[in-house]
Amino acid sequence: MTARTPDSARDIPEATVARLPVYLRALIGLAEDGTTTCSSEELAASAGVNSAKLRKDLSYLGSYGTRGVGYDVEYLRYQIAREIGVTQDWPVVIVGIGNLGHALANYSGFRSRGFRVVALLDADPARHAEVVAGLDVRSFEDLESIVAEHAVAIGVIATPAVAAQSVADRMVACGITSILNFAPTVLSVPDGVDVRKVDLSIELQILAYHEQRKAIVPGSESVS
Amino acid sequence: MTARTPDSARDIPEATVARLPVYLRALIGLAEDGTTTCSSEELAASAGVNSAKLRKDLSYLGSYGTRGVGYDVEYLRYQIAREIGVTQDWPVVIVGIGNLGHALANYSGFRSRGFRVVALLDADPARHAEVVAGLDVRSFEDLESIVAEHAVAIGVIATPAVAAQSVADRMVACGITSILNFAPTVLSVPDGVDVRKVDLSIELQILAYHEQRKAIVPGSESVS
DNA sequence: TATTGTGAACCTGTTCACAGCA
DNA sequence: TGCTGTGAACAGGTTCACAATA
Repeated sequence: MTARTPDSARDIPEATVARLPVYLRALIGLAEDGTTTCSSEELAASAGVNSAKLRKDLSYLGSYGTRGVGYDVEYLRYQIAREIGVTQDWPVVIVGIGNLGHALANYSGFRSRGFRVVALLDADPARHAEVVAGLDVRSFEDLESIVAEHAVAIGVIATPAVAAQSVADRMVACGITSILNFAPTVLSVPDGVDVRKVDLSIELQILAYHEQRKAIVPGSESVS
Repeated sequence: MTARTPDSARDIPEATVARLPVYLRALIGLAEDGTTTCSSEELAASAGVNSAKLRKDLSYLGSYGTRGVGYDVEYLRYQIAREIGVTQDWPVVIVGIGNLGHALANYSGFRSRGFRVVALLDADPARHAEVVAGLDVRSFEDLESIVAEHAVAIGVIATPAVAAQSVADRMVACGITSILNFAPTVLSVPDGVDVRKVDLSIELQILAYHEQRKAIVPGSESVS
C-alpha cells in the first residue's frame, strides 16, 4: 500500500475551494425550485461557470454523480456543505460596529449559511449602549473571554484601517486563526492564521480600469 | 515598423490589474509618512506581496523606476492612478439602501479613491423619505434620468438576491457597463458589461474550509 | 445513449536569477 | 555597487475531448 493522506485531507485546489460555496448556493436554489436531479450543464449555468470546470471541480471531492444521469441535488448539496465544513455552525465575532459592522451584524446570509454571530465588539464606549441585530454591543476588552467561552475560531474586522492591525493581533493572541478583514489595510499575521480581505474600493477600481479602456476606440485617440 | 497597439492599450494581465489598487493604497500610505523614494522591497512589504511580483507587475505599465535607486513615490502613485483611471472622478449609483446600502453610501473610501456617489435608489417608497450620507433616497424609477444626467457608467447593487437580476437588466438597458454586485446571486449580462461580485458569506465559507482542515491532525481522526 | 470523470494540452500567473543600468 | 526590469523555468488553473459507465 502506498503512503496516502486520509480521505478528509485530499487537497483541493484553492481556485476550486473558492467556487464550492457558489455551487452550494446554486444547489440550494435548485432544491428550493423543487429540482431533485441536475446535469453538470444545468448546475454550471446556475453557478455561472462552464460545465467542464464544474465537473473538474467536483471530481476533486469524489465521484458524486451518475454517468448518463447527472447529480442528485440534495446529496451533492450535503457533500459540498460537508467538504466546506458548514454542516455545523461556526461562531463568529465582529469587531467594529460602525456602518459596515451594523450591516454585517444584520446580514441574514451568515446565519443561513453555517455562521452564528456570537458577539459584537467596539472600542468606543459610546456604542456599548446599543443593541444591534438582537445583540449588545460590548467592549473590545471582552474579546478574550468571549472567544474562550464560545470557542470562536473566526473573527471579522470592520474597524477603520488604523485600528485593524492591533485588533488582528489581539484576535490572534487569544486563539482566532481565521480573519475576514474589511479594513483597507494589509494585515500581518503569523503562519497558520488565514486572512481574507474584502476591499470595496479596490473592486470599484478594477471596474474603473476596464471602464476606462472601453471608452478608447482603437485608432481614435481623442473623444471630444 | 511592426503593427502595435497604442500605448494606452498595452494589455495588462488581470491578476496585475487586481493588485494595482493595492499598490496605489500602499504608495498613498508611504507618501503620508513622508517617504519620497522607495525600493521594490519596501513597497512590496507595504502592499503585502513579494518584490519580484511587484516589479513584474510594474513592468507591464512601463519603466517608472530608477535602477540602483528605486521608485519616486509621488511619480509612481500618479502613474498607477492614471493607469487605473482614477485621476478623475467616476460617478456611481447605489441601488438598494438597506443595511449594506447605508454602509456603502457612508463609506468614505469611495470618495477618496476616485468615486462619487451621485444617487441612492430604492424600490421601497417607505425609504424615499430618508436622507443618507447627505443624499435623498430616490425612487428606482429615476434610474434612467440620473444615469443620463451624470453619465454614470458604474452601478452598485445592494438589493436582496431576488431583485438583483432585474436591477442589473435596467442598469444595462440605460447604459451602465460596469456593475459591482453585493447580492448573493449570479447575474447574467450581455458581452461588454463587466460584473464583479462581493459575497460576504462566500468569504467566510472559504475561511471555514481551511479552518476545518486545521483541526484535523494528520494521523488522528477523532478529536474528543 | 447521455452524461460523468479525467488525462492531456493549453494558458495564465508566479518565481527565479541575472543582465542591464543609474 | 545596488536595485530595477525581464527572459526563462516553473506552478497552478482552465479547457478540450473522449473513455468509462449507469
